Amino acid sequence: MSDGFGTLDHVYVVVAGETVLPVGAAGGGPGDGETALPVDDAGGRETTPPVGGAGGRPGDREAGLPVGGAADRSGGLGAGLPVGGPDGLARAVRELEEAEGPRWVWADARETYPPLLERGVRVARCHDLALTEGLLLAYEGRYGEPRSARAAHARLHGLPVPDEQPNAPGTLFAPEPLGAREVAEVLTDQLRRIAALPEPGRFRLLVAAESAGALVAAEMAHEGMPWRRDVHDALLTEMLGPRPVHGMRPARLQALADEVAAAFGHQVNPDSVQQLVKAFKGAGVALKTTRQWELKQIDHPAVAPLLAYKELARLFSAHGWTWADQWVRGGRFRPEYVVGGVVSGRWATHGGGALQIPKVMRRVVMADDGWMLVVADAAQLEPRVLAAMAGDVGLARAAGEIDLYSALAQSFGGERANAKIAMLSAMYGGTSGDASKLLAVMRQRFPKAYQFVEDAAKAGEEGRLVRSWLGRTSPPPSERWKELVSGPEGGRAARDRGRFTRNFVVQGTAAEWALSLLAVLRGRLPEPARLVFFQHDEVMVHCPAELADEVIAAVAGSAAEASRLLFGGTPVRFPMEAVAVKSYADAK
DNA sequence: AACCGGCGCGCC
DNA sequence: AAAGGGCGCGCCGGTT
Repeated sequence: MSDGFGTLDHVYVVVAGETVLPVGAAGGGPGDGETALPVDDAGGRETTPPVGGAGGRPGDREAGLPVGGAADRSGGLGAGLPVGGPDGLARAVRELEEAEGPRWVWADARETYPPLLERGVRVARCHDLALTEGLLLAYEGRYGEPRSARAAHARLHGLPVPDEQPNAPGTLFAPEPLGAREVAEVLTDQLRRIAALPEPGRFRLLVAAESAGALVAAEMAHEGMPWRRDVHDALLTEMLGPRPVHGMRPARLQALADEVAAAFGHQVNPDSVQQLVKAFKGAGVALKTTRQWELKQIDHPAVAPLLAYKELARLFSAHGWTWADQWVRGGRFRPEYVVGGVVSGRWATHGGGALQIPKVMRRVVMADDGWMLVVADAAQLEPRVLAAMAGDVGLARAAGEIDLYSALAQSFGGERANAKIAMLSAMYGGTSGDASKLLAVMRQRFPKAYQFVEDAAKAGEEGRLVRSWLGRTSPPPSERWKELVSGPEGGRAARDRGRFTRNFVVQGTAAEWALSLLAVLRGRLPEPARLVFFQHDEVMVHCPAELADEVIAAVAGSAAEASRLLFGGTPVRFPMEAVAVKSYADAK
């Protein structure tokens, strides 16, 4: 109950956005009907017991979803509860939520939840059929097949599978919403497929966390991140000059463009790579690209104004006045989050560029009067995740410290920087500079961690799938890759994919930890605190000032709980220090 | 006019 | 010295 994922008592299916259907008591308290999850019984995937072993039954405390309860009863569906439109639905959901706290089952939270939020209704947990179907399809090596509940239902019955886009061009009619029986059938099928997995407990945790993510994403889009347009405008004006009329460059940008032109002695569009390369060539400077680091090596009077131009031009085009007109309303920035939008399980955004807000803009994010922003990010999350997954005792010991890299330094000639390069190279597949030398040290000192990512890389190079700790599965290699890998450039293609799969297992598990943290934290926040931002390993909560301490404590507790949910009794620590600030810029 | 790949750079 | 994972997005410039 208190673990944030909750115990399932009842399942309610929301059908067609306006019917609530009790599917019946699913039964089962925590662990009920759940056998112990054999962590080292990998059943087709290579895993290692969590470091420390004791209590290490990932997912076993999650008690998130029924194994067969709802499924068994779905054949005996009662009549739906017609609730009469969105207002009636909101009323019904609110009442049932308060009375019973069920897990809501719906085809797609993106469609069902926002209308509820608009009517002030929030729910504690759900099972999102589309997200779950996506996870299952990927696990089954069927990545990319349509994952909507309707598509899942069609596959179940051998019917033509509809396109992913319900209103794709050429589609004359939106499909009929799924009925209660259909939704229940898809749920039953998914629960059956999950139960048949080698690690059902882990996957249930993944499904519960992913579904909770869908709730958080909708809530954050509804709430919005505080964004002071007056501060934003002042910042832009300070850096660029006053807002220009449409289609014009701001004064400061134009002045820099003129400086670049003067340095070359003729007009050059500083936004055009081709023109720049040509202009530098005319000045006797050979360039392959116009990237910052390459420009910085060059001694030419155009370089300084060009670099300044590039920095400001990006600010102007990506987060300038036009951007604010589009994305900021009522003092809130409302991006569209895409849960699981990255194959590794990280979130993406669609529009708004919420995950690329320049650091210089953070001062624009300010708490309302009397409120604070609690900002927290997980320190060195990926190496810690690797230590826990691999069960590498030495690395886990270092990961018991607040600064993991400092703790590793003695293994790398006392150099913290070298420890960091070694870890990053292991996780990203780096080869340049000192990487190979440092990796050799890593192989010797932390053999299990080293072997863990090497195995993942090897799987990728051979075209096999890899999975995160909870079972999120990499996409299979493309047909194009298979052709390429047997050709003359095959080695390159294989290594490229090896780097991808090497990173996938770490990034994917880090995303699972962060998602679990988010889900737990969401359930522990005191009213009226609200999650307003989430960026891979960082969260932001907007709350009344007097609740800040409570929120900070909730963050720390949630981080510990997320670690326990994923890795049981691992000695690896996952520090997540939260600070309360008025402005995002004041965090760290 | 619309589309698209390449580039460059913002974030983690 | 300038590489090694994941993204989104705006701009350029060539193609349809």
